[in-house]
Amino acid sequence: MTIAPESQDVEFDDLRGAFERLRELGFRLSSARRLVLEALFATDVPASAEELAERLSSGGVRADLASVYRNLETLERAGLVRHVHFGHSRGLYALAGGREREYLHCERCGRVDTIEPAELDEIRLAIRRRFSYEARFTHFPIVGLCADCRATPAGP
Amino acid sequence: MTIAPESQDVEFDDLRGAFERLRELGFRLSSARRLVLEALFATDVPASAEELAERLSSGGVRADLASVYRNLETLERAGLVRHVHFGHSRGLYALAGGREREYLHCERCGRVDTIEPAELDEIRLAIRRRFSYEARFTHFPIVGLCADCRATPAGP
DNA sequence: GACGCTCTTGCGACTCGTTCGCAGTTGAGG
DNA sequence: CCTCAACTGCGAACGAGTCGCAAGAGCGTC
Repeated sequence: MTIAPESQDVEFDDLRGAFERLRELGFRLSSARRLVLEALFATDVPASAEELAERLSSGGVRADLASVYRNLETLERAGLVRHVHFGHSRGLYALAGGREREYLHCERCGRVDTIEPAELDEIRLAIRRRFSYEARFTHFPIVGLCADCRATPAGP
Repeated sequence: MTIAPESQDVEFDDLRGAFERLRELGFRLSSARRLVLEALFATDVPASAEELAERLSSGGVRADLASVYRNLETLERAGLVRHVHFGHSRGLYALAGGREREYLHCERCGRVDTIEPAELDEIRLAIRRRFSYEARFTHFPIVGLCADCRATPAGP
């Protein structure tokens, strides 16, 4: 994975701002595109391309999966959207910019904790000090065992 | 992703130990299996299933890709092997146990730094304190920008 | 409000990494 | 050295994601 050309951190706080950003970059605001963005603004839970396609169809808009993928790619390049991977699951899409979140994922029970980036600043600082890396847990979560699972001895 | 039944951290420090562990669990030591393990012991760089299959073939052992995958799965279940993902690349396999490493990955330039688990203890502790998670950067690396890339303004 | 350039879409075919089913082979305990 | 479950090669299948193409639709212009 490499960061796409335009995706230097953009700030935007609402749908309107996102639309504007698209315009600035010369992308059109097709109805599919608009609805994908609306769907993402409507929730804090990352969604798969397939789920998004279904939401569009059930909203009355024809939405081919390939087009949804193309739109998500465009939105990522515009810095409005990004995607995460949990375990071996397919990519899940969420908002970027001011609405960006980071994640903790328990590899035993599957639990996902969604975190405000600021809450990770202390850890980010420790990583920067030690390894000179500026870490982001947006594409891959922090993976480990949650408190409950650590308390439990072993088990399948 | 969930941890497979048998994979509670096993310790083993050499090939012989790994073979023994397989035996204990009732797995056979086929020549393909032996060679996959030998190949992994011979390097510190994670390898793809395809690379491993090639190494076997060029070592004179017929090695079907499907079988290599099956063997890698077995070895993972035995706690001898694990796999990592960098960006969107296919899975790369490496030794677990005493030979386990963790990773930092620069999302801009692609650089990978391999880390002794002990070097991450401070960060692990910070994460445990704050979120009660025991983190491991073995399946997903810590992703971010390396020092060089942070110094460089932007650009593809 | 029609025009047209270009971006976007639907569709179907395709790729890639990985998994499965099956019939034949092989390792290792007895 | 026999037996039988564990293992193998092969080919077909899988799911996520991508691509090429011809048709459709934003949006700036007239």
